[in-house]
Amino acid sequence: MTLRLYDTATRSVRDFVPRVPGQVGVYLCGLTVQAPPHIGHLRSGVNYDVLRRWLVRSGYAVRFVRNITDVDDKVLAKAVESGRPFWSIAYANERILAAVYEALNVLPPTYEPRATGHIPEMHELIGQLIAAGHAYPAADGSGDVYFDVTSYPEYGALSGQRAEMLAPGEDPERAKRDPRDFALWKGAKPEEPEDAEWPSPWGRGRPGWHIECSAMARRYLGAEFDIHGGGLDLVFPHHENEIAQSRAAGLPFARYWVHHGLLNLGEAKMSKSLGNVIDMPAVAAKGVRPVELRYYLAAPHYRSRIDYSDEALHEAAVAYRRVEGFVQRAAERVGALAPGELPPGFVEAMDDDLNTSAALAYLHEAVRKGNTALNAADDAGVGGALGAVRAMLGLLGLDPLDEAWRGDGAGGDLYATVDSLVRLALEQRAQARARKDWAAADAVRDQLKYAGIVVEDTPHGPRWTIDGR
RNA sequence: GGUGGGGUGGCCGAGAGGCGAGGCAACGGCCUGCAAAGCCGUGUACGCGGGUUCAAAUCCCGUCCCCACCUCCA
Repeated sequence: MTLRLYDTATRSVRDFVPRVPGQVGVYLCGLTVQAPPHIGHLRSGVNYDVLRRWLVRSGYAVRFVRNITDVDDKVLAKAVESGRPFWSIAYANERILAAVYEALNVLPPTYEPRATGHIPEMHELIGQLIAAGHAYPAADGSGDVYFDVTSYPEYGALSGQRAEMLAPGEDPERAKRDPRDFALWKGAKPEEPEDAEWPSPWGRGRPGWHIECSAMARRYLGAEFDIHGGGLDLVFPHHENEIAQSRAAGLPFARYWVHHGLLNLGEAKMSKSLGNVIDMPAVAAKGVRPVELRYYLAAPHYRSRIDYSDEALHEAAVAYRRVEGFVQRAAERVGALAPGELPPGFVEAMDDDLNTSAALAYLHEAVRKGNTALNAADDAGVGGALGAVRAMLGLLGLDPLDEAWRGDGAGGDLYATVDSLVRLALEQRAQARARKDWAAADAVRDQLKYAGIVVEDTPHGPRWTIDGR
């Protein structure tokens, strides 16, 4: 059994065959850092983190590149509006993004190139395209350089757009030979910040949106690489244009195109421009931890749409806590055993286009078996289940025992203090129970509950957890 | 209008010709001093109408609704 992935270019699930045996190059379109990320963006990060972990466990050396778009219309508009340099806005948002990814246990990419750091690479590519007759500097002296769509017959193949159907729109850039032509380089405009201009053979200006990805993928992954990923909303025009630029320049480019479904809120996709956004702080305010958000984002198949709801998010949190509860109880019983073997069904599900939903069925089955073993004081059974559960959770980046989640959970360094206080109270309760003074015993438990601490009696004595954790 | 993807039990969510994934909620039971947690059990779900088939949520025809992209967007 080998990994199979849905490839947007062929609209089919294909066996994954790496270009070079044992190695995989992945390019993921990251974010335009015009604002802090919302959970829709985070889905992208989580989905491809799962893909990456699965590739690694499948034995591949993975080179994972995710870019940062730090110069574009919106960032510049914000700069003008706020009077701050565009790069300070981009960088501030980039740092927030990095912090959120870290909180979600999304592994850092092998490299995270910024568009502004790759202007020469873009110039080189644009130069090649012009030389090959696939691009032209605008005749109006604006300094714009456009890709000539008509020079590339394959245009539209990825997205299934028929060239002639594309509406001209009220594009002010009149110097295009064809309305579908897109900007590789944008000549400087007086109303835009001067610090967002770079010299080029075609005059001062800044990159068009699409060229950065072609240039950076080439630089870090080579002329041809394995997987290119991004959101479904990037298929057209962004990815279509990337393909056109790269192929027209003689680069084979990506072999597989992986696109994830979007996250909707209400009737529309969550979007910065629509303002219907749930972000990390909003999730925290709902009492949902990052690890639980990750479970929520990773549980549905990556290509399906998620219609966000508080109920569904909460439900996912509850489901995760059940799994987490087992891991904790099991670890208390038999120690934090290292991750063990993956159940074959889990592997099969993941190999089948990363079917995390189906894979989770095996996780829950193992948890159930483990809980049964726990009830029966069957330590061997507990250990076996714990190993499998940790292995599965680890691949999804959800192992509660993972260092990454430290500080995410109950209390952090206050834990020891709270623990000693709770133990004191539990000692009182134990004494009351010993003399069968149930009222007094329950009063202790109720007061702890009121303070947010849940007490459970187990065959090995009482244990406590913070409510909802 | 063009392109692509959907409508699955109270909710979330896989599956894609036969044997009711899984989770949440609910109900019953076991366990418990009572709980909690856990375990066991309980549901004849597949937008609607036809058809093919021994068999259809899965295939075909028709039909209704939803979403994304076609303009910046994960």
